[in-house]
Amino acid sequence: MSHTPGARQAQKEQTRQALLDAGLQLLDRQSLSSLGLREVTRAVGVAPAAFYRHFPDMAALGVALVGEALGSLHAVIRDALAGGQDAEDLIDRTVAVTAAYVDEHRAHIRFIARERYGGVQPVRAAIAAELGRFTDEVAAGLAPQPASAGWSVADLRVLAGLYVDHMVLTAAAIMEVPEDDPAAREEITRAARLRMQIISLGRSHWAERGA
Amino acid sequence: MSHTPGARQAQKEQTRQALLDAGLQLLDRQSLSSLGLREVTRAVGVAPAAFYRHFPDMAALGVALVGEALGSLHAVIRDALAGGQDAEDLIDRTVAVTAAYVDEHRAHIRFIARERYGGVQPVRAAIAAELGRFTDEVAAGLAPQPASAGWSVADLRVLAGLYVDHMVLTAAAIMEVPEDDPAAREEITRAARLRMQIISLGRSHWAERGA
DNA sequence: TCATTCAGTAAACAGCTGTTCGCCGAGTCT
DNA sequence: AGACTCGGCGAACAGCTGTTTACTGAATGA
Repeated sequence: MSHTPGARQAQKEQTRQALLDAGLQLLDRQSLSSLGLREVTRAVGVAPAAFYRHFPDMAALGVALVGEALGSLHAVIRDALAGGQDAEDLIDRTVAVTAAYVDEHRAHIRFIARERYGGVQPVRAAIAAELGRFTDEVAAGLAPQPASAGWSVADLRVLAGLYVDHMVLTAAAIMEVPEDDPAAREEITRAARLRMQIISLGRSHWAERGA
Repeated sequence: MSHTPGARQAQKEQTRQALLDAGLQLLDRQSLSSLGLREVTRAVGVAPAAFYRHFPDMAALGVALVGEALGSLHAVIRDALAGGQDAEDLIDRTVAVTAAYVDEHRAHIRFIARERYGGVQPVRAAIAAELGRFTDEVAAGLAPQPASAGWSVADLRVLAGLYVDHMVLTAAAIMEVPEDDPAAREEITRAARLRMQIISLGRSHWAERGA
């Protein structure tokens, strides 16, 4: 096999991952455009020049982090959409899943929220592309539902985008709440559920909208 | 008068404004956390040390920019809310006003979108505070409308937050579209109007929501 | 008119940055 | 066993960074 790991590639992959981990950790308190190459290699305990064996740029490391952060999310979305038919339950579950995801991937979520409109163009583009893919997925999941009768394909994609943006906003809001303040956190999730209810209500009355 | 400008204070204010302008321009392609003090003073044509006569920090300059960017928005919001009663017209007008505002204050809007979840804590806090104030204003504007019957004060604030977040999202989306692509821009504003319609529809059917 | 205030200066500080270079030595392939 | 690949190293490069210092000179106020 040509792509059997081998001790060689395994070591390389390990260093690469260490660079990603250190970068993500350092991005807790700053944006990607101010993250230094030496800063990252120093945190890993490796020579500055070693960085170039893995990434040509800081931007490239950022793009790799986007993949890490949003790659594992597709399964989550599928689960959220597939579940029971009751709209109220579905909303509760979606918000709960989002909250749990933030807890497990706090640093990644912060990175996405921070760099979505951040100063590094390739990273912004990578995030936009990934979120666009999510929107397509959500739209595809919405289409077969009975509540989608009377919706054009284009309009359904707009609705899906509304859901996706709302999910990102909710994740960012949960992330910003201090961990030791469960009351504030409950307030955030309550608002998130309410927002989803408003949107879903608008969706279900779409057919009867007037002038 | 002790606070009459005087040639002295006028000159100082002028330099301060030049620092803000240069900073904002440089932030077109990077985030605040990577903006250098010398970079800004160089662009203005002033000695590095002069910076400290106006701001203790880059963070302080950032906070001042938040005020600049969002201070002039209150009047716009008031206008948008006050207008005609017809829901459809109100939506069209709101989106149009938002688009126009982006054109006039492109750099400021980019700054807000970029730093809302950016790496500089005091700036994030300033933006959150200002947006919170907007939310209160919108909630207060919504309350007296007939469509707000059956809404609790707390829920109205959540709805207002939804509108505000949606406005910021729309502004950011318009800002990202290239200026020489009116078709893409029309697509964005169409989606923005559609989103507002969904939300408004949900709002007006709030009373009859079920389990 | 004379003393005071203070925005802006020039220079120096130590310390950091990204990038290139040739070299080493362990893992790999034949 | 021998040739080769290639991830990581250490050193050097020019150039940049924020911050402090003592200063100048014009606007100010008595």
